[in-house]
Amino acid sequence: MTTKYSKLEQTRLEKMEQLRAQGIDPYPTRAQRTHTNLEAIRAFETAEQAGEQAPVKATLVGRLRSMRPMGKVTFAHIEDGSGRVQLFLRANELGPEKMDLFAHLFDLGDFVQANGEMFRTRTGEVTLRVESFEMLAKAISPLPAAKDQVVDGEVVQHATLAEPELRYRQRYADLAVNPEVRLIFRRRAYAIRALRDFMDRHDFIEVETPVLQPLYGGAAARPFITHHNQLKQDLFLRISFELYLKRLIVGGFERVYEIGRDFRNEGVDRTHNPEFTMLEFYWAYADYLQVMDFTEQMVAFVAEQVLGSRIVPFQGQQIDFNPPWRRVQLRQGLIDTAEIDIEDHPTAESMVQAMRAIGLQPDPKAPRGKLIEKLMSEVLEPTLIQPTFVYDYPRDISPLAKSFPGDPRMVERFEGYAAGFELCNAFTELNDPMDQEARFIEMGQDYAEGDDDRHPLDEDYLRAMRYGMPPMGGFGLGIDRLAMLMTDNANIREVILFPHLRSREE
RNA sequence: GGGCGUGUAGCUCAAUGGCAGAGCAGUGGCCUUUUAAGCCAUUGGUUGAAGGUUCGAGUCCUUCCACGCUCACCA
Repeated sequence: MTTKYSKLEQTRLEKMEQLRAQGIDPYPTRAQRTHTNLEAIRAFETAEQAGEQAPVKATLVGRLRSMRPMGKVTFAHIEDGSGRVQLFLRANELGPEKMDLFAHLFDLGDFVQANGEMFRTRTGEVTLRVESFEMLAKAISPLPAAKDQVVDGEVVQHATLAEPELRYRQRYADLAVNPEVRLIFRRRAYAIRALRDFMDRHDFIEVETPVLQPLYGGAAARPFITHHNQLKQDLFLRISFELYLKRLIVGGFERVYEIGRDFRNEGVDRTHNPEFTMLEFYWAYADYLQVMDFTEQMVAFVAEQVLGSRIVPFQGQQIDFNPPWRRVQLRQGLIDTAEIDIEDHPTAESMVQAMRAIGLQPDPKAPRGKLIEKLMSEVLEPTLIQPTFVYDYPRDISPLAKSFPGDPRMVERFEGYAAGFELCNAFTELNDPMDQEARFIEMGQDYAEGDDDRHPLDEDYLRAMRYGMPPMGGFGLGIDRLAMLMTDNANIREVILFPHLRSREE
């Protein structure tokens, strides 16, 4: 493919040739730097406050983000990872040739290096008085931002890259011109670090289990299928970590967790990306109530680490993650919001009628558990703005969760909600191999031929369980959704660096 | 998959079916403390793609592509 250059790009290519003609390498191999931009400004301010006479000398680097040539004087801003600093170039120091070079062959977006002394301009901005400068990397394509300025240390953009498609497809450009996007991903990183911290402090060991699996399981989702050529074997990308992590508890680890990627071959919308990041943990000798307490502490800790507060602003609301969270039994929650008592509707037929009576359009062929789930997501879920645990679920939608002592129709399970969407899912884990085998078989019947959510029976998992699996609590949390909460974004794509988009012919 | 909407210069956006424009960016020039610098001049378009209606289409119609919102789907 031959690259088609725009007029603007052709101009820059010509400038690059002129640089070469002057013996200037537009892409030198090495850079020098004595301070980050922020460090240089701090160093100057410290010296200034101490009344030191010796000048603060600095060699700084960064991308050219603004230029104001004024004849014999030029002001510019460069930006590095720490922020921006203003450059001041004057013919007195540099001579007319260098001034000309900078004004005509350097462009916005170029990476440059500049050396000089720090000083304060008449308007009070700490600035580098440039004694020499170098090209570090010529930018051929102009960044998609027309102009911006710094006011009181804040970058004000007068025309910014806004088109979502371009922002996601060219995330590098989005990050380069939109500092608030960089902040989103810093916060995401802090959140993940806080989660690791929290797990490590509670003596959990971080492990890694297979992404490529001969069988998939642990969640109800369609998998991606791939193939190993040399082994002539079809493999699945994992849809959860659950079955492998619980094998590790059989092996004698008491507390394990994994942070990694799951892949689900399903619809894409503002809370679903085909690949997404999960935290799962398994905790021997604990139950779902202990996990509930632990979850509140964990999320509160993350909010505090990321935002310095347990009260999180989200889409105009204040979400208060201070423990304890509200706790609502699923049955009671549905009585309160839908005025349907699921105990009154022991069959799928009865559930369908009850749901129709309140104006829903349930799938008449769905099993009872799926209907209850549908009812919940339609009626209860949208009301769960403040953090809430919904607990005690019907057994038939929770094939890996342990039944209630004395009530085999219900299981010890909870889901955590906030801002109207599901954040996490946990249960007391089923550890009875005979019951588990029965559930797998049951599930195979419920999800009859043609149902994409039907799952293969994992014999090896049952074998592991037959060696003896201690009682335990298990937990899964969608880290992308947590990142949405921590960054006040209603769309999952805003918190994934390279979200999946349909491919496009260029 | 359905519905609604969007797609025009590098970016942000205008344009009743009647000459495709503005601001910024770019280019040339003036300007020795500016910060959306200012002033003068100036370049820049396959209007997402392909068809159609019309004397004439950015605008109306059809199909397609991509994106957004929404519904459906989504233990």
